[in-house]
Amino acid sequence: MLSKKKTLEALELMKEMYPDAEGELRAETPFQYLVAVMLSAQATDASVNKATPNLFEAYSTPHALAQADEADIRDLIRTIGLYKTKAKNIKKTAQEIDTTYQGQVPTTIKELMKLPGVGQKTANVVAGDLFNVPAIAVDTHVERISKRLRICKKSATLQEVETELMKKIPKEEWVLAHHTMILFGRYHCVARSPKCTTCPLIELCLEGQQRLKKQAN
DNA sequence: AAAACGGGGGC
DNA sequence: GCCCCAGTTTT
Repeated sequence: MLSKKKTLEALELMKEMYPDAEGELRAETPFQYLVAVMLSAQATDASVNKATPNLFEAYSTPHALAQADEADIRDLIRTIGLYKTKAKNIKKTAQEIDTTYQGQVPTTIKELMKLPGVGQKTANVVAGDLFNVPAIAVDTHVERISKRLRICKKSATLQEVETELMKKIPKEEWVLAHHTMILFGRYHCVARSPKCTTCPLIELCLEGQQRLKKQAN
């Protein structure tokens, strides 16, 4: 597996490629950011950004969304995958935040995960981005990159990937590392045809070297 | 551990 | 057309 030192080297190279890594979801309030992240499950950020302005224009606060008709919410997010489940979940979550949390998005991963439709990944991203809670959300990009670089073993479970990353990256850098890896995975180390020939990390990447060797044959 | 949910986008 | 996408929930 890739050593701690080389993991940090790899991360530095990624940061040089994406120096201003941030989430790409648009939102004006913590609540809207939570909803945007919930909607982004198995959907592209672009498709979410297309729907959320209309949604938030109609229902901008937890209280407003909590009162909304579920069918109306559905219509506003119909262009996003899994829209039926998501409509139900964001309404329920809005109700819970409106009543149980006085309209404020809860600030801990544990509380966030109690909300319907919020799992570990959404909770980690939201807590990290909104409340500076040290967290690494292991989404599909982070998992793929961690395995290609052998930061963890290829057979690692999501939990094992997270543990390995937390072990090798200083806590203060978890949130930024997450965003940096997302962008690197989204635009360069893509799932199907990773751009290994132009990759600054090739010297550190076992799988990339194997891919190039295979290509040469 | 695997299936179900699910429309949109890249190739 | 097929595969993947800032996953969660149920089986």
